[in-house]
This record gives sequence, C-alpha cells and structure tokens, in this order.
Amino acid sequence: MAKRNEASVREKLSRESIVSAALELADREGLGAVTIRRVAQDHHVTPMALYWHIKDKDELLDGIAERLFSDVVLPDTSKSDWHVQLRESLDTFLTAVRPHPAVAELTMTRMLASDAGLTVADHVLGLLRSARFSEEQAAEVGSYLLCSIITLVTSEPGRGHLLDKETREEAIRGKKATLRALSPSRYPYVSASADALASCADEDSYYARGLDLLVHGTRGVQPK
Amino acid sequence: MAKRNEASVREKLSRESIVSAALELADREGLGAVTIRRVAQDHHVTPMALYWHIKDKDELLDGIAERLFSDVVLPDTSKSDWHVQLRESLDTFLTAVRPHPAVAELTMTRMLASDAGLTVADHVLGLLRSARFSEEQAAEVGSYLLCSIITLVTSEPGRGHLLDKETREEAIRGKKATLRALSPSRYPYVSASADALASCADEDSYYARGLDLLVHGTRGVQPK
DNA sequence: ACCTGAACACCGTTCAAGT
DNA sequence: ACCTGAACACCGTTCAAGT
Repeated sequence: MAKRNEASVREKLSRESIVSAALELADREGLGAVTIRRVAQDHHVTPMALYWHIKDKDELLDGIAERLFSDVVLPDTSKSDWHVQLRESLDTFLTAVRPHPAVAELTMTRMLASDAGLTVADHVLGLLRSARFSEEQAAEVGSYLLCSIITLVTSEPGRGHLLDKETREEAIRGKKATLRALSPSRYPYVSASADALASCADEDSYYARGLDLLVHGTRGVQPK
Repeated sequence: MAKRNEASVREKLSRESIVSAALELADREGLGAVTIRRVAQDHHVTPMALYWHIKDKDELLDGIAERLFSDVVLPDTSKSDWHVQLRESLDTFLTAVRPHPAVAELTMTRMLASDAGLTVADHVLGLLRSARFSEEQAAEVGSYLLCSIITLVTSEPGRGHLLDKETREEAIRGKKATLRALSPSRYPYVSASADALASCADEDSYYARGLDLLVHGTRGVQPK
C-alpha cells in the first residue's frame, strides 16, 4: 500500500463526504478555512462539482450543525427529578459539542432545522413541561439553555479559535501579559484575575460550574 | 438646504466616523453587509483610504464592539445585595446591546480588548468577588455571564438576523408553518411550542426571565 | 498627512457544456 | 447522473504613486 495523504483518502463525492471534509477542516483550521473551494480540493474535484450535492454553502453549514446534533446521545427518561435529568441532557449535548468548538456556533441558529436537532430540542422541552413550564416558557427557556451550552464552549477562556497547540499557548501567554500589564488601580479585579481570564485552569470544573449555573437558574425561574 | 442622502451626510473620514458608518450599516443590513468597500462607499472614498485610519477589518470590528461597551451606563455601587446589583449591571449591558443585535456577537470575544469593555468586566468581577467567588471563579463566571447576555439577544426566538420588518415577519410566518407541520408524535413538545419557538411573544418578559435565570444560577454556584 | 489606481489572491455562484 | 471550464461579481489587502 502506497502512502496516501489525507486528501487522497477521501471517499466518493456525496453530501455526507462533503460535510465530513468540511467538519474536519473546521476542526483543524477553523470555520474561516471552510470554503467551497477548499472542500472541493480535498476531494480532488472542481468547486462546482459540490453544487450537484448541495444547494449552496449555507446548506453545507446546515449539514455540519446536523452532524453535531446527531452525536448527542440523549439519556433515557428516568425517574430522577426533572432538574437532574435536565443536567444530564445538557451534559450530553455539551459532550457532543466540546470536540468541535470551531463549529459550535453553527448549531445556535440551526437547532430546529434538522431531525437530530429537533430531537434534542424536543427532549429538553419535554423536561421543562414536566416542571410546569408553559409551552411558551419552555420554548424560550429551552432554546436559551441549549444556546447557553454553546456559549459555554465558545467563550471558554483561552479559546481564541486558534487551532494548533503552540500558536494557542503563545497567544495565551501574550494575553496574560497584556492583562497583567493593566493598571491595577483602574481595573483591580481584571488584573487580579488576569490568568484565569486568559485561559481556563481546569476545563472540567469550568464546565461543571457552567452546567450547575444553568440548572440552578432554570430552577430559579420555575413557575409556581 | 438641498436634500441630502445618508451617504453625503457622512462627516470627514476618521476612525470614529468609519466605525459609526459600519455600525449603522450593520444595524440596517446585517454584519455580512459590513465590508471595507461598502463603508468606503458611504464616505465617497476608495476602499484603500480606510487603511490610513484602521489597520485592517478586524480593527474595525473591534471598534464596533468598543462602541457597544461604551454605551453601557454602569450603576453606582449601592448597598443592595450583590445579586441585586449584579442583575442591575447585567441589565444595563443588555440595554446597551439590544438595539444592535446584528453586531452583538462581536463583543463576546472582545470584552477585554478595550477600556470600555474592561470597565464593564471589572465591575462584574468586583460584584462576584464581593460574593466570595475566588479570582478564578469570578473570571470564569463573570465572563460567562456577559457572554450569556449576548446569547440572550442573539438567540431570541424570531431574530433571524433579518432586518426589514416585512421580510422578518414573513420569515416568522414561514417558520411557524414549518414547525406546526412537524409530526406531533415524533416531536410533541416542539410542535406544541411551535409559535413560541418561531417568535418571541413578549420580549420584555423573555429578557426578564433570562436575567432571572442567570442571577439565580449565579447564586446557585456561589461558594460556601 | 491623507488619499488614489492598479493589482493580487482570494471568495460563492451561474451557466453552458461535456461524459 | 455527475462533473468541468469559463466567467461574473464580489471580497481584503499591498504597494507605489500622487497631492
């Protein structure tokens, strides 16, 4: 077997293979690198070839978002309290999204545009309805909660959409330096928290606290 | 006085006037319409003229984000409980951002990149420190809270980044129809909440509940 | 100091044409 | 059914040149 580069290993052109290539590209080089022309290159094909399989670039982005949603493995509805189940469900969504921070934002506007996304949304809405939220309240809170999970990922300190490890650490060092150089009299709290603002010391506790905040918050606005 | 169109009314070229033009353009036609070339047109000037006043497009976006932060009027530190003050502070940020939903997302990654943004962040961090959050916890929770305010705006149901009123209402009607057409057996809760998922019935209560959720959530993760 | 003209290396997309 | 070639209307940005 001859050595093959990643491009030549691409399977036959199809909607699925196009989405896969785009997702991998985004994971490696960021969403900005995802270009009709670049994805076509990965398949050794002209840009226009893609248009046989997808309507336009937006449909490609739809496909990526759908991929993330279909990675969510919803827990079985159990006998636990609704807020325990809610935490589990949000956690599984988080687990699906965390490996793909560069494309996470795509899911925010596309939750109701695919079967996979609808399934996740319906599940969360169901839990909220079981906690006496009205149809309207469940809709607003539910979609906000899912978007907030995305925000947790995209706003994680130290995630500057930078991809390769060295560049990222270099950027974090720079950010720390900048923040530490700030006037402690003008920005006492920011300069005191400089390191933590530049990069997340412990990802797991960051995400755990984020989930706790959202679930506690939801309980706080529970009707009745 | 002769009638003048909006373009001819533009003042002399400067960093500030460029940012103003870009912000107005984004408010009218969305962030995608903000282009070096379009902003230059508004000033009756060639695209390259802008590069005398700004380094590149990213600096222009920085300027827009800074504008939003400088619209925030932070409340005086009062004798209220920290969580009451937190709610007030988040609310003033929300008030500053709500008129500019199309550019709200720009502030998420630029909070610590301008004096105005740093001032807001420092204020929130201070409140959290007063509630026994550690430097690290305050950093993570504080920046997440501010980002969550943005998310509240950008994920408001019915905000499809669409600008003119008729097009937007047409889009909402379409969205409602699509969601209502969904199989009630597969997606019982989504179809029951179809209308509320497509558009926000009462913006003020939506935002009030969002703020409540975040403040309750923060209290829920308060140390000790 | 401030702006222009021409050019470069990119985009997404259409449309007629090939097989 | 599936892909190509050429073209169009856009981008951001550089660089030498003008005033």
